[in-house]
Amino acid sequence: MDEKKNKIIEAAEQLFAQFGFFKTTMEDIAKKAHMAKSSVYYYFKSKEDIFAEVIRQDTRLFQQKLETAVAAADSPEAKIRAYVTTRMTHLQDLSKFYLTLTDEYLDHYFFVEEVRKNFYAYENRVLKNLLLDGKQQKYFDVDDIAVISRMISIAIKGLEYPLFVDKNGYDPVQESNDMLDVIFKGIEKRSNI
Amino acid sequence: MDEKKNKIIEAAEQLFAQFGFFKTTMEDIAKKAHMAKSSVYYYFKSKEDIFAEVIRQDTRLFQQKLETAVAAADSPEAKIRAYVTTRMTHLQDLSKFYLTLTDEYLDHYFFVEEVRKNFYAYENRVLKNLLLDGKQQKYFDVDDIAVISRMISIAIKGLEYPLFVDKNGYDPVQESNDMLDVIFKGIEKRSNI
DNA sequence: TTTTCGACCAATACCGTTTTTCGGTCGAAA
DNA sequence: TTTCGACCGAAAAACGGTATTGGTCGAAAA
Repeated sequence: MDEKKNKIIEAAEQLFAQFGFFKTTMEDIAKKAHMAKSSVYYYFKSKEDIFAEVIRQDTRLFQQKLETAVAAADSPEAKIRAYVTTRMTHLQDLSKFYLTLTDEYLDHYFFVEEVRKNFYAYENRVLKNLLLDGKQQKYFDVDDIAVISRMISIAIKGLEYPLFVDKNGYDPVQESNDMLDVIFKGIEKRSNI
Repeated sequence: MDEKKNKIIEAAEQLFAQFGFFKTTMEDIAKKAHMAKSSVYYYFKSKEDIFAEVIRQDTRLFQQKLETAVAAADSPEAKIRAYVTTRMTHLQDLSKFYLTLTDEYLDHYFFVEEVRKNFYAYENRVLKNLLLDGKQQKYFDVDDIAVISRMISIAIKGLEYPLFVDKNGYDPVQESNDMLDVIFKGIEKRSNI
């Protein structure tokens, strides 16, 4: 049962990555998983269902990766840096792999929007916690954690942008760290206060 | 000569704003400018040419607006805030006016890309100058002005994003100022250095 | 000489129709 | 419980013919 399901998901994942959601047919998936189309429907109730499962798995792996990276860093600042840089490089890899999907993303397709929202919510939670830790450990000087985490999210979105437009000659880790330098230190002269 | 050209541009601007580039025909433009289509071609060599001129004018006005706003502010910080908030509100207005165009933007059409690049180059120049002023007047503590201005640009791009996606319930001035608070002050605790 | 315009052209958008493809179902068989 | 061929309706692709559209040209106003 689960083995068959995995086989289908694996087949689907590759096809989605290569051709995108719409260009991949159930026939394709079935063939790649070595079974008849109607057999696929025995395991999944719809095409979107398969897609949702693929996304769910990817997201789970992504979040694990993020959590590992964050856990490996020790100071609150290092944790935030780890989070952001890991996130950016992973996204860069994804955009290379899911080449067709990035185009489909542009059009506002059904629950992709929702997946994104969920991820942003997750991201916000993580950032808030990291900021709170940093605040309690007296690393950060922040009043309104909600506002600051939102600002970091927005900055990340700005960092994300070139990944889908410029594409080449962009070093997300370098840029992320530059950005975080600014966010952590600010640019205002302090000595003469 | 120039008067006729302006008449054409004015007509074209309204039509482009209302219907977008592709749904506006040369016939439409000619009719609105009260002349025959071939007469329009006496003044402009192509439809894209007209569009380019419309954009050029809009951009010129936009830049004037920005320069006025910046000039009216007095401290370097206030100037940067004025720049960013003016920029964001103007963009918000634009996205309301050019409703069809925002969709067309998504597809990667010809020189829109170039216009955008030009604007980013302009923006970078302005930001660099403002940062340099601030540095010389000892308001800012920045080593590499190029990097910092780039980071501010990126942050702006993040602020821009909701304008074209979420659209509602978004206060660009508030968000811009929150972002600039972070950029100016940073979030790192300073007292214990 | 400068400006206007009707007539014209080639490329492509559009439109109604037919054909094919696709997501999904069903019942029989293994 | 699992597999599959046959089938369905809806939607997409293919198609061929017509209309529109961006752009040109040469003649006639001005």
